[in-house]
Amino acid sequence: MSLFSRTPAVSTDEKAVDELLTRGVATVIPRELAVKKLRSGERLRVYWGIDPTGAQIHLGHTLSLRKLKAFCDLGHEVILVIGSFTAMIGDPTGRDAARAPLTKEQVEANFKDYKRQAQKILDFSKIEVRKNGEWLAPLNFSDIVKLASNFTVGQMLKRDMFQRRIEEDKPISLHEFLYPLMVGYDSAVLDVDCELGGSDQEFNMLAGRHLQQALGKRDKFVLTTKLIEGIDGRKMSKSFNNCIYLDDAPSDMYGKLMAVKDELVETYFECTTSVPLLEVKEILAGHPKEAKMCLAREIVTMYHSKELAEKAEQEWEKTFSKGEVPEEVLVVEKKPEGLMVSVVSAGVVKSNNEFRQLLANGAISSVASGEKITDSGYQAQGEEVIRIGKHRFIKIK
RNA sequence: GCGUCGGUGGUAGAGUGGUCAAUUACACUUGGCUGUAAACCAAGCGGCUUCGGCCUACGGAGGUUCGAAUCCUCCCCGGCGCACCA
Repeated sequence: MSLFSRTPAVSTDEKAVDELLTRGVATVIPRELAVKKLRSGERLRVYWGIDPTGAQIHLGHTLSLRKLKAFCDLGHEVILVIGSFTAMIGDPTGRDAARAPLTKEQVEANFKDYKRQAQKILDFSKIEVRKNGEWLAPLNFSDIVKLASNFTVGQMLKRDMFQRRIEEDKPISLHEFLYPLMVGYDSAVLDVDCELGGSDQEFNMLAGRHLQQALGKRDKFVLTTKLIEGIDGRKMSKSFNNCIYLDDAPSDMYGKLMAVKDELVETYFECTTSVPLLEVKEILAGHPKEAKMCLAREIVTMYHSKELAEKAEQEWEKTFSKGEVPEEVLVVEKKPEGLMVSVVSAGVVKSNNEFRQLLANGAISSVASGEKITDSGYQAQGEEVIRIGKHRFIKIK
């Protein structure tokens, strides 16, 4: 690296490039183009788009984020595009429910929150942030017609998601065809060398590649990251409650990671950590529980700290392995009507009925005496720690 | 526009006048087992309850009936077919 050089040096290290194009990667289209560009020493423009929907970042999202960081680290130019305009349509990713349009303020607030979370991975001072409303909003109808003329209905319908919806007799709104068009236009305007996304975005990104070629721009390559499963092995989804969020408290994060299915531990190591793959092999050769603890420690350290990871591990062993009371316990105000009212009004248990069922199941007990509580009118004795189920502890005060 | 089929609990999807707070599966909660789990077995899974029941729910609004998720009318939403297409 020259001291006088203004542009940062770009690394073309073979190993680094190889890892960039393989680890946690689903596909690279076309691969030869990617290798050629990355080995050329030129500083590439890399595009990454997000929807400012205010979602919490989970481990599945970190694949692209970490990949983006890797491009950054090699010295490439990374552009993050906020789909401020696209948010009005919503990506037709399966659900039939149309997404409610977001206001400018919501987009801003959501991005701020996104940035707060993503900062744990990406250094925002090193990347460029743009909003696609910049170039999409000024388009008029005839511009859009011209753009649309680059695609055929057949091409659009090829998208597997549309195929599925047709087979299931589910509606497809016309505007959903416009989404790949808009996303594609983003990359054409920015004239990028590479676009990154989850493999669910492959269609949209290829539409961008097609459009870029049609408009006489650069020949870009598309890199899709793997889709990792949730901790239970099913598709990561909020409704399955099987996601690990960057915002999760260390103890939650650790606990969730320990609940990851054994078969997924290797994938998690590969896709969500930087532990060298050779080392991963060694770790996996040991006891599955130890391997998982290692994974949990690694990830909690990444998003919190080494100290907090160790603490979370100790807490976890205490409450789960040994069944002891954790250090920090939720405090619930004592009500004269009894334990049931205290617990339900604090939202710990949803309803009186649910509380009664828990009683009937023998899930509620007093920690001090170890006795099960069976009376629905039970009142705590002074300041008492109560256990609900396996790992919910509350202190009645 | 016409015709036709459909809209049921967190989801899928039964039920087509009383035996329906609604079969079943998945999800979820809890108990058992275990390496935390998973798998497996068992119980629960609208709200309130003095545990007898009571109340609110099957797209929405009315109606028929002693009685409606179920029948009728209108409305809203969707699928499919047909028609229209300067």
